Amino acid sequence: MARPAKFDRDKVLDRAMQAFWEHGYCSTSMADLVETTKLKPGSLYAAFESKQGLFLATLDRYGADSADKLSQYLKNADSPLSAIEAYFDQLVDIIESRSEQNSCFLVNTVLELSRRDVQVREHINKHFEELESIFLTSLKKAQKKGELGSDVDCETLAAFLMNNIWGLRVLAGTHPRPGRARQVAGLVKQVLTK
Amino acid sequence: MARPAKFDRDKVLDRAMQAFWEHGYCSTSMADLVETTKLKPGSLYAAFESKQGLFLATLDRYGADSADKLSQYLKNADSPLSAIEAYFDQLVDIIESRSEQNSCFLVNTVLELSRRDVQVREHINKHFEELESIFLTSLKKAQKKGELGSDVDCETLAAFLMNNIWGLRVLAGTHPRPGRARQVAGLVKQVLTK
DNA sequence: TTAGTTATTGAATGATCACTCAACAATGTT
DNA sequence: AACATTGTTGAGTGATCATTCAATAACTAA
Repeated sequence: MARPAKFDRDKVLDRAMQAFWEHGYCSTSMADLVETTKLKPGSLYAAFESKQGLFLATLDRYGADSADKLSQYLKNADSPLSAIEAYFDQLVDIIESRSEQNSCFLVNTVLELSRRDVQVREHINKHFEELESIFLTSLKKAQKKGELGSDVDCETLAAFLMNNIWGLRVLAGTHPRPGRARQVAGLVKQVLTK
Repeated sequence: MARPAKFDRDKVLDRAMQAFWEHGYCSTSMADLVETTKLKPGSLYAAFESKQGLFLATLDRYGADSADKLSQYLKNADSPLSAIEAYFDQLVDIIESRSEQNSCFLVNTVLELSRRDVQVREHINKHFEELESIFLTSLKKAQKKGELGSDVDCETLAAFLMNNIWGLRVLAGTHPRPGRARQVAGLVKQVLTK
């Protein structure tokens, strides 16, 4: 055997994720990452291969976390539809709170890198598909319970929900006037339940 | 008087815009810009002050172009509502064509820089507000003509349209399966005309 | 022609970039 | 205690970054 690693991999990933999330891939330097993770360059490279490798690892961590949170929101809800509404409500709360961290790491990354980097795109798309399939499951459940008409196309509706979440994440980046995110989400919920 | 500038400012702006649009702000180096604009560093700095100054100039050019195009689409339409539908149709065509340039320079920039840079944010928001107000004018016209119920809140509807355009631009970055953009836009149009 | 003004040129600047590596430290095995 | 293996350290690498500037060129006004 050999010397065991001293650092906590999850804690390092969290700190690196925070940095990438806040500043983006290009604007986060290895020097920044060395500072926030408290690991020296050598250890960072030994553990994650490259800046890109570390980045992909943080992307996957964020994606898994997001899917977990969404699942928690939607599973075992008596009314699948109002659970989805509740999810949008808390998303709106985050955006309206104007906190520093109201963006989505995945959406940010799509537009910074996915358009040009195949590897990043594959990781991102996997996570988006997972989130969408969680919505889809709830929508189908809602349809079975009669909350949704049998004429409704759940796949299209799930894609529509994702589209508006993405839109709201872009909106957050514009620092919109108070109430606007709620206004938009209200109309989305109306489409869902009308 | 003195020596007149030899280069065509608009052509230089167009080429720089192309570079920033395709690669983003951070990933476009001054060396790249020197190559694409055919201007030497000194001339570039004399004309635009800094990389950031050149960037803001290209942003404004793109924003003005976008507003012009949208205006052309919507003005003098017999049916304001179907003109908006037609605008979404051509947006879908661009995205489904999978061309290299199916992203929106403004949306890309919101997520790369607007969250952190006040100056960029102000420029972007100005252009978004202009686009939204063009939609709003058409929606109000539609309401006057009876295409839209008098109970509809045009402001909310305009914000909703912007939200879904942003969503579609994010979608484009994921390289979605054929037909998906049209599917989402179809539901948006349904909301508009239901 | 000459003087005054501004545009163009491109090599050079110091800073920062992602990344490497040789020396050393800490562990389990024998 | 000696060895093999792997983690840690941090100064150092060449490349590239945005930016500058002194020299030169091209124009107008007088």
